[in-house]
Amino acid sequence: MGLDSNLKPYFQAAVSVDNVVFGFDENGLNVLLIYRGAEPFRDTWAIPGDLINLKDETPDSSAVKVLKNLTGLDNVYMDQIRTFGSLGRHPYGRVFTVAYFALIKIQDYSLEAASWAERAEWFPINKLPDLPFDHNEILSYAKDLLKMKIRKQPIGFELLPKYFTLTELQRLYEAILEKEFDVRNFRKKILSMDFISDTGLKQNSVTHRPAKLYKYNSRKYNKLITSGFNFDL
Amino acid sequence: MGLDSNLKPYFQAAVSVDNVVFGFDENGLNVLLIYRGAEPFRDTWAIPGDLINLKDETPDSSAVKVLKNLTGLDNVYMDQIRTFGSLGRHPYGRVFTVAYFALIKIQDYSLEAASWAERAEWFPINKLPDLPFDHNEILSYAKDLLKMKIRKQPIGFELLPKYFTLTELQRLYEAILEKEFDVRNFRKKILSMDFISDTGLKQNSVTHRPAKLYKYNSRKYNKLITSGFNFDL
DNA sequence: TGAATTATTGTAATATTTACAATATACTTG
DNA sequence: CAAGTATATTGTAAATATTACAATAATTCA
Repeated sequence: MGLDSNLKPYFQAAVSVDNVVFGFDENGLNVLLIYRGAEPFRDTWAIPGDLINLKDETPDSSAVKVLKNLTGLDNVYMDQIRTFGSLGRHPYGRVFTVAYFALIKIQDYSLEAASWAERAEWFPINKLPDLPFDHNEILSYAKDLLKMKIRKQPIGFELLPKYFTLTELQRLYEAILEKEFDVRNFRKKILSMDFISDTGLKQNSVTHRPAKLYKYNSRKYNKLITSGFNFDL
Repeated sequence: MGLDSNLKPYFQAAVSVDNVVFGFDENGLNVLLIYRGAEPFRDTWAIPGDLINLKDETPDSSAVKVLKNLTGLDNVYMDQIRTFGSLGRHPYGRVFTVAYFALIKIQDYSLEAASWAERAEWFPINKLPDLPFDHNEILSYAKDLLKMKIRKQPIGFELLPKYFTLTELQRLYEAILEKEFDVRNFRKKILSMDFISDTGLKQNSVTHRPAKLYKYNSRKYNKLITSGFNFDL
């Protein structure tokens, strides 16, 4: 490869993925962090990620793999955030990282499912520790993107159980958007969009009036957008 | 660096930037392409880009440099689109590319300013040649992002001369969003947002009633968004 | 001066958003 | 089993925003 010899200096970078995993429970929005067992930044909490294997991995496939290893979950909503590549961001050399965010149903996740020996824990979004590398910055972008997307696309449902109550849905929006909605107006708006359906079921084992359970109807949503509908909240 | 020896296979990637440069004139929306003078894909039209120099460049700085070399322009609105890194996308090896888009005032751009020996030309958005690498895909993402952003942020002005008419602004929105607006409603909406101001000037050397010239008032816009205003069109 | 060309403006009907509080349904406790 | 506790559910009127629609104004040109 004589042709390439003057290109050598360019082919010395590593590329990683970092995956900001969001989950939602009764305490609000959470982020999944790992406790690093290896250098650099051993023994600190960080956003889960990995170097991309150049032989056979793409950023997308690598991000999927990181999540699978961490949670055992597959088929999860995931989206690229952006790429970070400042000069000093990694102590071992030039490592560019492609950041992703994932939305998982926290109820589906079991800590035991993690095949890695790594410790992973949920942190409430407002009680995150200081993070290594440029992970604080990545997280900040992730939050912004989530805020933006949840108003435009029906991705809130990815964070809720299959069957959920309208109150849960409202709490989710409130937690992410950091603002409160009027109960009546919120319900009116959501129901008028007509892509969540009443399952006929109700909560049980609650100590008060049980709420109706709804589910997201992606078929109806897709029908709506193909006919020029634009979700907005 | 014994520590690093098992990391070697990871540090073999190159990272490039590709910059989708948009310009707007009386014919509509245009994209700036270069005619490649070097391999790979010599003698084809492509999105301008470059490999990132790992010694001292970041994706952002490299994207700025590409634009500067190409147009002589500085201080241009630019935004990261996303990163593309499929396995076969570059014939020389694993090259990840961070795609950007830039919005320039086409009137400020002179072909002569380009310091490169490269031929550059504007192509109407709907008459683009087939592009090498994964540039068709990048362009498609760029268009989508532009469509999305222009409805949410006052970036349309980046594509117009400092002083512009409301008709020009409307044509710009129509070209990008590929739909037509009612003249009266468009003006009402734009003017109600109150961040473009009448300069008191008028077009001259037109062969019909001259239009008023307006300019974008970023001070007013910034005052609005800090007080919770949300641009939308 | 009239023809041609583009710029500018208003109003009524409809749809959406907002603000606001009373009633319903379950469980728990005495 | 009645009263208390807790959350779920629902409607309406006012304000605001969106839509649909066409006549008049200002300039140049012949």
